Amino acid sequence: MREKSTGYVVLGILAIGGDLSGYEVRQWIGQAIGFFWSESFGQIYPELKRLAQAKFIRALETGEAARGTKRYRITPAGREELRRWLSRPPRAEHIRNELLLKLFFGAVTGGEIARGFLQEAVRAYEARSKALAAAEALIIRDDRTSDNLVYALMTVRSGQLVYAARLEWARTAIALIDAQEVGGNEAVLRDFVKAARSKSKGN
Amino acid sequence: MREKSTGYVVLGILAIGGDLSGYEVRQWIGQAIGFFWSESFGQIYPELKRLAQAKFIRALETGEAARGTKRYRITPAGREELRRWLSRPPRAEHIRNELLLKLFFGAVTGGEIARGFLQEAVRAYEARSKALAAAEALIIRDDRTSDNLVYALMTVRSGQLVYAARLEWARTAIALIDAQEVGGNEAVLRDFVKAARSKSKGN
DNA sequence: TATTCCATGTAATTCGTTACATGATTCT
DNA sequence: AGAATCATGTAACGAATTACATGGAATA
Repeated sequence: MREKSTGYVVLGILAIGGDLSGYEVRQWIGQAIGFFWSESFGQIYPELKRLAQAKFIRALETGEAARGTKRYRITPAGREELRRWLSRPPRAEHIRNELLLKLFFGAVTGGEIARGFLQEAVRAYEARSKALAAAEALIIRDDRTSDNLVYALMTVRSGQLVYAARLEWARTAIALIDAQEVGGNEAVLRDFVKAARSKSKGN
Repeated sequence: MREKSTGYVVLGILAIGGDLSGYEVRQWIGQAIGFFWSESFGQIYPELKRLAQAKFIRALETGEAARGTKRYRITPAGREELRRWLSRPPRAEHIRNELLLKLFFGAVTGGEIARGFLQEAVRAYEARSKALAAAEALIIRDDRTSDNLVYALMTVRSGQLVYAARLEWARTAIALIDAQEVGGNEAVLRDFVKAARSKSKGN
């Protein structure tokens, strides 16, 4: 949380997305990297102002643009600044998964609640997987000749693999709760080991 | 980011971990849920004070404790408050993965840098996987008869599956960069589709 | 004796969301 | 005419990290 990444994200989007307004930057973030990054308007607009002041981006003439739209373009200095930041190793993510947290304390509330959370998670993960498949198709269609192709593909692939894993996990977790209610801890341990074995055989 | 979760985490740890000091709460968090949750001292200590004031926990006599250690115990009211929070659906995590972000803009810096990040990620994921296997062994050894067994097992399993997926992904991502440098975008697309096919066949 | 680990706490700062405020344009 | 979407911005608040400050106990 130390160094503010928002500015660099904006810079990066302008570097690969061309001339964009704050609103469009936000849309880009949601569509292209939304499954692993989010930004709110409350930060994008002040950041655009700051970046313009630092000469890392410059506002284009509003002549062509419709409505009040203000578009920005990255400057060579901005590109250099972006490159510097991108070259530094990424900081470890500070993960905070509230679903896992509430499940971890599941014994306090019981299997009913936990099962409900997991079923909802299954739905969310399925939707996410579908969205990622669609995103992949768009990349393959639109970025065939782009320098960015490899990187766009590898990031969606990351999401696909992770969400597939989560989906599989959520289903086995529901089964584990069922097992516990029917056969107690012994059944849980039996099922747990069995699932692990079939997993490693499948690979 | 709306409702403060720190207090509930502390409450939860005290509910399943017994009487603990702030320092010990932090240790518990690191060991038991560290792979999906983190808290800093700067928040735990003020939170303990606040929870004690609200009568959700109470400080034990320091007589038995060594050094300046101050231990706390959850009260029935605290347990009720915890249960209420746990029953509410978990909020969607606001994900921010700096590795994926920097990889996504990889074309700006080139394959050298991206490969380095991925190799480092492979190391980190391998270490994480090892740690999770050890954590699982401890749970099976120590929580055999605990109400919490199912929930402790399913959360580590989540970590194991996700990190296994990330590990596999990081390796194929490195291969994808290699493919691009040798055979350009056509090679990338070929490899990408091939990897996806062998994946779905394996399952 | 020096270093590491245990242990508690406060203050400053940054970060980020949410809510608020405003208005144009397009679609139904 | 009304709703939805496009579009920009500010202000207030809350949350979380980091740095700072302090000191006892154990170990090498």
